[in-house]
Amino acid sequence: MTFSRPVEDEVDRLVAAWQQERPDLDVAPLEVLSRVSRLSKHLERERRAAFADQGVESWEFDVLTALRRSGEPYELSPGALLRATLVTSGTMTNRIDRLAASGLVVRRPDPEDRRGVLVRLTPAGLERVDAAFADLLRRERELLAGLDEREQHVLAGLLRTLLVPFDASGDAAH
Amino acid sequence: MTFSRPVEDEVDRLVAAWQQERPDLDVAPLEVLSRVSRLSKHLERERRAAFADQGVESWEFDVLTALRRSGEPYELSPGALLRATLVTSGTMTNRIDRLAASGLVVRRPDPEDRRGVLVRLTPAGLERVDAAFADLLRRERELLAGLDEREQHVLAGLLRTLLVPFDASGDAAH
DNA sequence: GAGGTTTATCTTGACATCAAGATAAGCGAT
DNA sequence: ATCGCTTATCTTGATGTCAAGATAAACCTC
Repeated sequence: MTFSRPVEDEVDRLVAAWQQERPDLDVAPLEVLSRVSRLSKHLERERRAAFADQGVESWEFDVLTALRRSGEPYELSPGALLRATLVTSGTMTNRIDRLAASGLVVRRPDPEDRRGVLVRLTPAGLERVDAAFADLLRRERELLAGLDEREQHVLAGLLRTLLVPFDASGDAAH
Repeated sequence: MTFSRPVEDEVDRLVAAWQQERPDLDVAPLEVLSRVSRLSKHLERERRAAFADQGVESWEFDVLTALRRSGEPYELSPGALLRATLVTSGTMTNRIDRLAASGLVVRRPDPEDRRGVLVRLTPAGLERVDAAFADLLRRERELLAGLDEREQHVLAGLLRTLLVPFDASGDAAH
């Protein structure tokens, strides 16, 4: 049996409220999915604030890291970038425009496909992203301090199970 | 011990790429937090599409459910609503304006505090939210089908641990 | 090799969100 | 009672995002 839980979060209160109001419904799915959504909102806010201190925008970072981890020559197509960042094509065009304007990436025609374009990190972009990424890892590690290594591994595994159906089927927005 | 993992998600590939490019960094935090962010984006997209079929907007739903689960008389202040939905005050003002325009809520001055306002669900709003909520639960249950009850419980508990620091301190945006 | 389909990117217009500040009322200590 | 601080909501202006469609090239089948 379970003893009294010492700490509650907002979702515990939310679920209790629903049980009061709609005892006919099983709101168990909220225990997981509301927490995912709410945690993500908090993370996004943290990220935004932390990057702002450093003169990087959150959306810039998403694009630059995708290029960075692709390895030399740090070059991807817009299509690959939008799949990596889960945004729509119009958003990606806009992001690339602004990154190019600030000199962090350059665009060039794909020599192998005249429909296509390749986006490449500049040296300035490489420097910017490496600094920001190290900083992000530091801050994220703190957010996870409440879980030991084994717990983090379990958590990652359970989340993967939920994520696989999305990542497997190519249902990304175009 | 763990045997070979049969399926990978995008985050597995992302982590492998980082290990290749930056073997000096420990990117373990991404295993959890990137999955949270990505899963949330997928969920948001699902929600948006599913609600669109039904003539409800995702942001409307957030506000209406907060009112619904507060119980009779389905009335909260804008401040309580923005804490429940994790949006800023400007956003909430805008949302209430639009919900009031479509007759799903009404605004009235708080009789106990002349700075304040109370937002109440109308009968039309109540009907709308009850239908949409039942539908949401159906769809969310499917997304969780890959986990058994015990796994869902473990997952919820681990997420709660990460969420508590955010929900405890009143660091919500104003 | 022509026609139709698919893929890749960009354009457009509407819109929701945020940060910062304005307004106004309550509260608390002297 | 008044001054300053806090709380509650709304306003403003900038901006990032999305959905839908336009454009253009590649591919594939007959």
